[in-house]
Amino acid sequence: MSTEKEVTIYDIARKLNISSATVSRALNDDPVVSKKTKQKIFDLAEQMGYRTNLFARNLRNNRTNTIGVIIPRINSFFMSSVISGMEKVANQSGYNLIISQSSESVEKEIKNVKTLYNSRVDGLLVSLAYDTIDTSHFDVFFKMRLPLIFFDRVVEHEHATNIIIDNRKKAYEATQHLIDQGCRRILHVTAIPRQTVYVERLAGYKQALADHNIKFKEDYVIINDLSHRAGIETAAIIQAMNTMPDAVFVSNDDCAIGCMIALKKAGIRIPDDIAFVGFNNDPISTIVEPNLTTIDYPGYEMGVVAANNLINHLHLNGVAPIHTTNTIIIRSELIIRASSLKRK
Amino acid sequence: MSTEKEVTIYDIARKLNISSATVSRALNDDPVVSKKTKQKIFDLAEQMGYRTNLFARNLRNNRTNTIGVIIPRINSFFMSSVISGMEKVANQSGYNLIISQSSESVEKEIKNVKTLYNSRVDGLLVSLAYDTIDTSHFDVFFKMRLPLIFFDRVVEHEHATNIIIDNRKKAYEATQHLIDQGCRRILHVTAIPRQTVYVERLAGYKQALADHNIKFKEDYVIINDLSHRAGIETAAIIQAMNTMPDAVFVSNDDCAIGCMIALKKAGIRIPDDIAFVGFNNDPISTIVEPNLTTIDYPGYEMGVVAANNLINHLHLNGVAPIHTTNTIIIRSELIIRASSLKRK
DNA sequence: TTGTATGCGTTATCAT
DNA sequence: ATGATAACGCATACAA
Repeated sequence: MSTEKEVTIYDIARKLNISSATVSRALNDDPVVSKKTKQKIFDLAEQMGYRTNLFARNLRNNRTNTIGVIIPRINSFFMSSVISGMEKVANQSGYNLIISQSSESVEKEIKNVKTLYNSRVDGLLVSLAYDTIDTSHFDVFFKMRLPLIFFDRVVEHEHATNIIIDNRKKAYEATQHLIDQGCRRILHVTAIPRQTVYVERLAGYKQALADHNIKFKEDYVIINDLSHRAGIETAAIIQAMNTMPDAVFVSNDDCAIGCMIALKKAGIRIPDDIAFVGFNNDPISTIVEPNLTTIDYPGYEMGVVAANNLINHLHLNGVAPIHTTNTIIIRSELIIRASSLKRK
Repeated sequence: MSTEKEVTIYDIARKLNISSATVSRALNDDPVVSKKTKQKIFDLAEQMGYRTNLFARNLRNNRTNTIGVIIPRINSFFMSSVISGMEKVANQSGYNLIISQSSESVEKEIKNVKTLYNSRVDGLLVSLAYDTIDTSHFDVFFKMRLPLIFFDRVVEHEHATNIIIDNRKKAYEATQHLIDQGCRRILHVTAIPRQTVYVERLAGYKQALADHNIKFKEDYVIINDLSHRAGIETAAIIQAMNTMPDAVFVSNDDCAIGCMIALKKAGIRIPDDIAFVGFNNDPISTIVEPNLTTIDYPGYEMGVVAANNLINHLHLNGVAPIHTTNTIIIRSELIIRASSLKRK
């Protein structure tokens, strides 16, 4: 096994006594090159271990075939499923993914945008950080007419496409389901309603209450960071209440389960005393006892759709921006399990 | 917000009436350039919205500042933690990560290697697919003296570094712990012992039995793909046995929990009838009831160590191969929880 | 301390 | 169908 020297189209051209231009054309499968020479070129390239120099090509073409991804954090079941879906699509279409985590901080997100911009990615797939409100750091992309797609944590922007689920409707369904089970004192645990997702879920929750003549109570909305730990803390809050709620609708499974387990330890029966509905359909929702009713949030599919959309756009039109604010809604389902089924 | 035109060092040079060489030097912080001109250049670059063209730079330098990652699949807690750790380190050092999934298939893995090779990554971080035995597809990297680090699913190779935990020792500890609890009929559920990880765990299990004068029984080793579903199937196998085992040591938490839940449904008490130990310390291990005793496998740390190691190597020496087969062992712990604690 | 000139490997334009 | 050549933007050897 000896160390090889990098082979260029010139080396191939020289050996075959043809011009580098012909070699280049052949390697790009240009129909103008004769079958015979093409074959010769392919064979020799293979034999010499040629590989295209993407820098040179990109330098010429001004494209990278690389997609930038910015997400809050990769280590949740939902996010890793999203990435998995994106990776599959990108891979199939000859694109690479550069993934960067904002760690839920705008500052980091701004840095990520700069880095990806300097890497000259062809487009961006973004789920916003927890505390991102102003999105002007993405303007460099719009200026250069580079396509940008937001998914999950999105923001309305005239030049970006949003990929989401119908958070309001699903939150409505979740709440209505609890009402159908006879619950009247329904708590909603969610993140600061700054990101649209949480605003929408809160709205759906309120609407369901209103439609069933249940008065909305401000202190029935608990705001935290939706972590497992926050769930445990929420359990303490619940136990300290004068009248305990008879149901809790949490904006993610992790937090819901932290809360459930803590309440169970305190001897509170679920769903009999308090019913639970979560959000995301994380695998843990089928492990906890009782199994958690939740909204299935198909991450893999969302990743596939987001990547497909961006790549289609890149193929159709390498320079035009995404003009109309396009919103794609992914189907999602309320999955009813034991945690919310009151015995009648 | 108007569309901008790409700025080059020539544009800056022209405006300042200096040469492009000086601009290039200044932007690379070459100490030979005077402070004054440097400042002027920085200011103008900033103002004009200059960004280095990485293709041009890479074309000259023949380096990408990109690290390739090949993993079986991203959507497990362990793997996404690994990626998270790698991403953090890479990001800090100005490297990008290109992540590709082999989906547990050698064919896909071979394709991934080719793609990453063509992308001219500076090095590779790899966890092998389930069915990879022959690793000659990595030879292209060794030939080009590109550093390669295996982690988790590794193989001995004279030019690669391996990053692992002491699987044999940890399996030994897990088994011994079960023996200490009074268990004698201990099942081991694992994957085909083709990858070193599984070979080592099996060896540790056997050694622990031998050291405590428990006869090893071939049919106490159950081979499957370690999925949740496989765990459920294993439960059926266990129930069909003449004498049921009094403990099960499973090579991953997912499978262990699938099995536990199925057995519980059948009325078998855990740990009283059968004790359980898993592997990985996936968050679900603290959700299932009883909580699962398991080996903590610190994915985030493993990702950090792997990426750090590769980047250090790249910085120290961009062309030399990793000569000595270096093995780095990450600390890991047996975490004892209720699933394995027999009441005395 | 700065400038000149060249090459990195590819592709596109214009000829032939 | 093929060839000659310029250009992409940068970094460096050499000169001044």
